[in-house]
Amino acid sequence: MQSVESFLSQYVSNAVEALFGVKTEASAVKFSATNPAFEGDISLVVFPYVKLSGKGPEETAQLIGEQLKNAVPQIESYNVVKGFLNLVITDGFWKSRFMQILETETFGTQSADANAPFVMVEYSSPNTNKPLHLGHVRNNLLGYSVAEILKADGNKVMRVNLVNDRGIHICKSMLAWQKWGDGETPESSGLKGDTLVGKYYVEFDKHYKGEIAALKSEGIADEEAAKKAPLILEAQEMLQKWESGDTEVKALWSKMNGWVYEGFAQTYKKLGVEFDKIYYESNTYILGKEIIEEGLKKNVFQKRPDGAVIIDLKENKLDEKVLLRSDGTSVYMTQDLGTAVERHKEFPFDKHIYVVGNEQDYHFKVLKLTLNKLGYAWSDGLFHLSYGMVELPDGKMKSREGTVVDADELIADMENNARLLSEEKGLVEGMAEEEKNELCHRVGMAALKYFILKVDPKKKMLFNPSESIDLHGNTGPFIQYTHARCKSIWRKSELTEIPKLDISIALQPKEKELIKILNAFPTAVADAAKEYSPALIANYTYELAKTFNQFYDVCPVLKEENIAVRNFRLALTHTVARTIKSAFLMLGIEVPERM
RNA sequence: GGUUUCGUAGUUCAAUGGAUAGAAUAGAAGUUUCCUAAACUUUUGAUGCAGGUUCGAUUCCUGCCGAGACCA
Repeated sequence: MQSVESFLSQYVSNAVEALFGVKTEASAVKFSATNPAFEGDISLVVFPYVKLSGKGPEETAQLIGEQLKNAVPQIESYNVVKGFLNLVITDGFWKSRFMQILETETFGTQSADANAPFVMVEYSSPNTNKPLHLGHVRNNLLGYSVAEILKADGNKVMRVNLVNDRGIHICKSMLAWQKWGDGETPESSGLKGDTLVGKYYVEFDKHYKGEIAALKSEGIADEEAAKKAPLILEAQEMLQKWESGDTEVKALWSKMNGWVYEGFAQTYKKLGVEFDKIYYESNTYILGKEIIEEGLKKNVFQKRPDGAVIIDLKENKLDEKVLLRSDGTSVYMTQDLGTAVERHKEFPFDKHIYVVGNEQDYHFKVLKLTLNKLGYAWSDGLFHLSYGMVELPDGKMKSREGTVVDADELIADMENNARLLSEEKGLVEGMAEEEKNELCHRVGMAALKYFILKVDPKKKMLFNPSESIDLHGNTGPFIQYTHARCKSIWRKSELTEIPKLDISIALQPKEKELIKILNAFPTAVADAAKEYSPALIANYTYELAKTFNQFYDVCPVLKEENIAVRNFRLALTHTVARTIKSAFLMLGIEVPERM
C-alpha cells in the first residue's frame, strides 16, 4: 500500500517542473509532519525550491500550493507558514485509506517471495561456563526482534546461534567440579544445569585467587603469580587433553555442557527466543587455516619475520592484525573468517547480521575488510549490529565482582512483580492458577522486553532493577493493557464480524489522527528493517496506544447511538488492536486478550 | 598515548538538517453513572563549553571538557 508521502511526492515534482521548468526527483521531495499548532495533515518543506523559483520561501510555497491543489483532488486546502506548505488532505482520502487498511488482514507485513533477500542473523552466542545475564538478555531480545522485523519486511531469515563451548573457561568449571563437586548434578542439587556449572566457575576463581595471593606473599610478582598458580596450569593441561581428544576429558566436557544446554533451553523458552540452527565452536574452531594460505597466495596477508601471519590495514586506519600466531595457533579472527566463508558456502546469504556488543566493533571492521580484500563480494552484506552495554545504577556489570544480574532471576523478578501488582488491584481474582501464571509471565516479560527494545540499540542503557518494572506510562504493559481494552470493547459490542462501513459519516479529529498513525505502520516496519532497530517499532506502538487511550476518552464507542458512527469506531478499535498485536509480535511480546 | 562511541528536563528515553526540542517518570492540581483508573486532563522543568558551515544545527565540521569501549 502506498504511503501518503509517496503518493504526493510525484505531484510535487510535477508541480515544481510546471512552475519553474526544472526536473527534480520525486524521491527527493521532503515532507514533515505538520506542527500541531497549524492546520494540515502533512507539510512540504519548500526551502529546497527557493533557489529554483528565485522568489522568497513564502511566495514559493504559495505557488506550489496552488498548483498542487488544482492538480490533486485529495488536497482540500493548504496554508503557508514561513517555508512550510501545510496541506490538508480530504476526509474522504483518509476514510478510504482506512477501509483499505481494515481489509488488509496482514496490514504492515509482507511475506517473502521467491526473490526475497536471504538474511542470516547470528545472535545470543553464549559461553557454556556460566548462566546468561542481563547483557545476554539484550542480545537475545535484539536478535530475535530484528529477525522478526526482517521477516515482516519480506525477507527470508535464518536465525543462528554460535555457542562457545570450548576453551579455557570451560576447563576451569570442569576442573573445579572434579576437585570439589563431589559428584553433584542438576538433579542432586536442584539447580539449573547452567547455574550449577557457573557455580563451579566461581569456585575455580575463588581457589585460583587464593593461590595467587599465596604466591604473592612469597614475593612473586602479580603477573608471574597469575601464570604460575597450580590451578591455572592444571586447567591449561586439561585444555590440551581436550584438544588431543582425551576420552575422559571429552566425556566430562560433554556431560557438563549437556547440563548447560538444558539450562539455556529453559531460559530461551522463557525469553521466547528461537534459533533455526545452532553452531558449536568445538566444530568450527579449526576453520580458517585455508584462508591463511589463500591470503598469503593472494598477497593480501604477509608473513612476519617471527612467522606470524598478519594483515596490514594501516591504509584503512585499522593498524596491523595478527591472523596466525608465530607458533602456528589460530586466533579468534582466524576462525571467524573460516566460519563466515563456510557458512556462505552452505547458505548463500545476501546479508549476514552479527548481533554482538560494541566492544567488538574493531573485530568486525577487520573481519569485513579482510574478507573484502580477499575478494569475497558477499562481504558487503556483513553487518555488525553493535549494541551498547547495559549498565546498572552503581556502575557496570562485572561478573568477577558479583554485580551481574542473572537472567533467570531477572525473569522471575519481573513475573513476581506483575503478580504482586495484579493481586493488589484485584485483577486476577477467580483466575485459575495456571492462567494467572501465564498472564503474569506475559506482563512481566512485556515490561522487560519493551524496556530494553525501546532504546536505540547502539546506545548504552541504564537498567535499574527496582524501577524498570513500572507498568505505567511508556511501557510494554501499558500497551498490552490498551490492546486488552480494545478487545473488551469489541467483546461487549457482541459483534462477530466487522460491519460494512458507511463512510459518509463525519470524521472526528481524534479518529483522523488514529487513521494517520495506523497508516504509518508499514513505513515504520520498513524503517525498522532498514536500520535494524526494534526501537522504531516500540515507539510507533506507544504512539498508537497512547492516542487510542486519549481517543476513547473523547468518544465512548458503545454509548454511541448513531449506528454508522458506532460501526466506524468499532472497526477502528478492531484495527488498533490488530496493529498493536502484529507490532508487538515483532518485538517478541505477546498480547493478552484480557488483563 | 592511538582509534572509536557517546554527553538532551531531577531521572529514564525520543527527535530522516526543519516550525515553539517530544514522551514517560518524579513534583503540583484535577477527573469514576460509561468500555478494564495499569487510564485521562492541566502544570513546573533540558540540548556539556567555544567556534564554523547555512535560509535553518540536538543532528554536519573543528577545538576543549567529561564518560565508556577497543588497541597497546
